[in-house]
Amino acid sequence: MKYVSISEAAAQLGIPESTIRYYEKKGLLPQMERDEAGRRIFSEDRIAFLKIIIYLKNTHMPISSIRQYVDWMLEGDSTTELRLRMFQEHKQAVLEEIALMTESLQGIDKKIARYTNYLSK
Amino acid sequence: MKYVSISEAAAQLGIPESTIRYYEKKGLLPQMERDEAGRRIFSEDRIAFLKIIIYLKNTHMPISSIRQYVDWMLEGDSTTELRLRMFQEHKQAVLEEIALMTESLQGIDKKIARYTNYLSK
DNA sequence: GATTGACTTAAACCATGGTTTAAGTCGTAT
DNA sequence: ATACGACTTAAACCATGGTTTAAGTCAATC
Repeated sequence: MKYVSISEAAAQLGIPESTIRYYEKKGLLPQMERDEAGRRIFSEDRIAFLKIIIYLKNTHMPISSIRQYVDWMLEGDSTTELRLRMFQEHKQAVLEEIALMTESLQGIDKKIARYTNYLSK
Repeated sequence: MKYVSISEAAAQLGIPESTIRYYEKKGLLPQMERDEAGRRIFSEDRIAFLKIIIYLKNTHMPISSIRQYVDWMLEGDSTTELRLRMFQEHKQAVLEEIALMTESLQGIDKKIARYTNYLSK
């Protein structure tokens, strides 16, 4: 297995190292592996998992909910249904948020049209 | 002109009164009119303006930027171009945010598919 | 004339999501 | 052997966007 350092992981993911440490402290990265010197080492699986966390973060899932998801993962297959339901509900919430943003953007577009019209006179 | 109280305005807009007061304190509602007893009174124009603020908020414009917009409004027509540019740039940012959310949702959808598949076996 | 409900204020408080700091350890290159 | 860069920690700090509290005023109702 190939492992990378926290600086390498942070660079690959495009986030600061401090954020990765913060996520670990919050319980989003359980059972982190360390080298002999106590440094965090990241397997490809870990990186892939961090990407999922970043997807959830990008779609505004609160850390506390991501934590719930991680805790369910640790419990094993018995929680698969709970995790599925969580993701389905989250997806629904995201679609609604996008819809709200899109609607609000239409109100803003009217303003843009008004200003554009004013300036073209 | 018809005026409504803060409680009525809050009800119409679907936000708490405390938020309206907070916005005023932050400079988003300049020159608020008051009745003889010192209570805020909201004209229809004010309500319409608050709706714009809510659109901007829904699309994650920071309060400091909304404040900039309000300050430009107070300066009059000489700032129309600045306001237009601000809104155009904001629109671009919102479209990018929606795109990021949509992409991230695809990563989440893969998880949903995996879980669904697992559970159907 | 006392109570009620709606309003006022300034200031304290809160949650969220990190970021920064200070003090120290380790492995490698000079 | 020492200096360097990368790493470690816990704790303090920060910004954002409100919400809540405490103390008080006012107009209309009982």
